[in-house]
Amino acid sequence: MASISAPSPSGAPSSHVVALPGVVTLQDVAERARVSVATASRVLNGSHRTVSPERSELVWQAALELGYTVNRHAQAMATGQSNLVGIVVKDIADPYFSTIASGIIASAAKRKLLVCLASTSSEPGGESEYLALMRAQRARAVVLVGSRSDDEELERALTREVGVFQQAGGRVVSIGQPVPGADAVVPDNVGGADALARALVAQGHRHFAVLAGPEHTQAAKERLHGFQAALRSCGIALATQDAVHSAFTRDGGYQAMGTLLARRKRLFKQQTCVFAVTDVMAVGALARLRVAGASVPDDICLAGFGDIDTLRDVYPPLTTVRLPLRTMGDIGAGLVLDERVGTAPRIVPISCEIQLRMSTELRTAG
Amino acid sequence: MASISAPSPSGAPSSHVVALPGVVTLQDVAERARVSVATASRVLNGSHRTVSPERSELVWQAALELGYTVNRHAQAMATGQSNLVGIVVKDIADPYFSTIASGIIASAAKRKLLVCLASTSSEPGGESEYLALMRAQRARAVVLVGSRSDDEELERALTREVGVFQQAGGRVVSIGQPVPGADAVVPDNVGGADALARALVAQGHRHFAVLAGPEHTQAAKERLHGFQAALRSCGIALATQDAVHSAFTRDGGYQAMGTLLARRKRLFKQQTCVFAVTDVMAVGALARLRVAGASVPDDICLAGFGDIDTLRDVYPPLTTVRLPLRTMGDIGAGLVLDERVGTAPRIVPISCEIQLRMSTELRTAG
DNA sequence: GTGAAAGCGCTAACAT
DNA sequence: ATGTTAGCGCTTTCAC
Repeated sequence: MASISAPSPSGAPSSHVVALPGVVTLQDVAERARVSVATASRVLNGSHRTVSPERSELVWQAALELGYTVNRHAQAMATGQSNLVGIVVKDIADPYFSTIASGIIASAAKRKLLVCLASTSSEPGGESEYLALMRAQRARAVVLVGSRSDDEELERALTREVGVFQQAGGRVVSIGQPVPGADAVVPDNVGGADALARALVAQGHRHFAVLAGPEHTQAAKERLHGFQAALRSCGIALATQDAVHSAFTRDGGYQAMGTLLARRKRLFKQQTCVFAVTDVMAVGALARLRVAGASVPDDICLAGFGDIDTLRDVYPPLTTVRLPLRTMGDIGAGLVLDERVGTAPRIVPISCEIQLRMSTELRTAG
Repeated sequence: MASISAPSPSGAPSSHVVALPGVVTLQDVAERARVSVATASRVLNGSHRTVSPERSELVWQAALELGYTVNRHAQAMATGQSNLVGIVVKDIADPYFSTIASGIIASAAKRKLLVCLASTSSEPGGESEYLALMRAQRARAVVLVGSRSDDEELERALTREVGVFQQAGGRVVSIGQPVPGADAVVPDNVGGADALARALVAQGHRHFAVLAGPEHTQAAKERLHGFQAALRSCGIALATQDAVHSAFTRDGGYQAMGTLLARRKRLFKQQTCVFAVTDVMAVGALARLRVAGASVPDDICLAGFGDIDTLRDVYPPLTTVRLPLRTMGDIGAGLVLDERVGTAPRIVPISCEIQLRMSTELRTAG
């Protein structure tokens, strides 16, 4: 076993930067092994070994004894490349994002890369800011997770920042909503919502309402519009007052459901089917309905979007649109971490799968 | 507005490292502003400005026009310090960890630090490995989240690795289970489980079982023992067969509950109260009970530990031991990111709060 | 107030 | 196969 011994303080390098006692450099190792730094570098960190077994052994020995650890910053400087990859999510505590993140992180770990994570609290322009940070870190790639607001100014700024990042040699992928010029993993929000609507109509549902999420967020808009369009093509209209906007959160769902209940007292007897554009919101809505004394699905039906694992055990089980969240993270990471073949941005569409469960079962007496 | 213009390719530095077109260095800025790099550095990144306003303005102008971004690696090399902080969790997709992580991340963001996150998949020795990685990155600090296995060899290795990291100038804090020599944020697992047991007994419960989590994980052991000891002091014994071990996951809870049901058919009529040492496990148990056709709380009662936000809407609402997860992350980050006063490791105990909810309500006919 | 210059620790020509 | 050496981009002493 290696015994870690700090280098003697007397041997401190003569520099304005005070070298911490205990930080061993390649130089130290080379000296101890009586070889050049180049050789030491080749043995310890170099890819192609063209070093004799004996010397190699000597170097390893010295490194172990001294407790050497490479300085990644020095390495990054010398090679012009780092082993960092960035992830930006809206809120890491939201299971939707943490599931996607887990896919990305696993993917990066497999490639021995270090992951930097930012949680923007949905702060607009957060991704641009982080992109700049990661550019300063010379990150290999960054993954932008989540749909953004439709503010044109912000979008322009982001597109530009992405361009600058790429210009500097980095790669960018977005998961959820494409950014011009970058790779993307894009769930079929419109198609999923469309299919959900048709499935519900096929089950016999005729009365609908939507907890539509933030008014200016792309994904929310797509899901609402897909749902609405499908209903329309089935001859069912969705009144404006039947789509309530709110935050993409549990509390957002709770509040929006409250608004809906207040607006439409007749929700109950019609056994209206409420589509929450997010599972997390659906759970909030469920809580609100419980407070109102409404039974799901007997009084009101409820569907979500995402099929989030952590929420798979709520009761009643939620009808929803399944998204392979972890896989999406995986794919996104692969897009920017694997050797690049072409040059044009690649878009990977993700299709959805309808999961009909108890939360939308119609009363047989319906 | 600044227009980002790439430096002319002809001006490429003569080095073996091919400078990407589009990466602007401090040198470039200095030249454009007709000042020395020293001055440019002082203006752009230096702390004490001792630069005349005119020159300062010139430098900013040049930096903006060129689209300059500092190279953090170079900065780290020159100063011997980086702006990185590491976090290690078992599984970022687990809401327990993602909630704690969100606290840490917010805390770090407030201090303009970059967060690197690793998810070890509960792989033993994962924290040691990551600590070494972060040492190579010259990270300021790392936060170790989650309780570990009781493997002595692994613990020794971790303790040593923590020492080496600190020796190199880094700071370490653990959240969940202390590491010798490092700061720690430690929830009162024993006290929480004890209080829970007493509260349940006070409610009238007499028959208990425990979904005890992984046999060799510290937190699981503490919760089991705290619960068991409290029961004992109330004159209630917990048979060995009434504590079932399993993974700390939803599926672990599901399986363990299945085992318990198979072992003890009489669970139902006694209205046994089952304590799952984790909320996530409790939810798995809930699912298993539903499959078995058992009603909670009418047939069997159920309690968890953690009071995880994402699970606050399961039905019936879970009796549990509340832990201020996000705050714990906050505190942990503060411990290692704020200016240090003393030198001895600081332990911050976190007390728990019992939340009695519907899942443990006794039949009135009890 | 400003600039010249010496590194930080490492890698990669290039020479031997 | 091994060593010598010139940087990577930045900060900071030290002299002016």
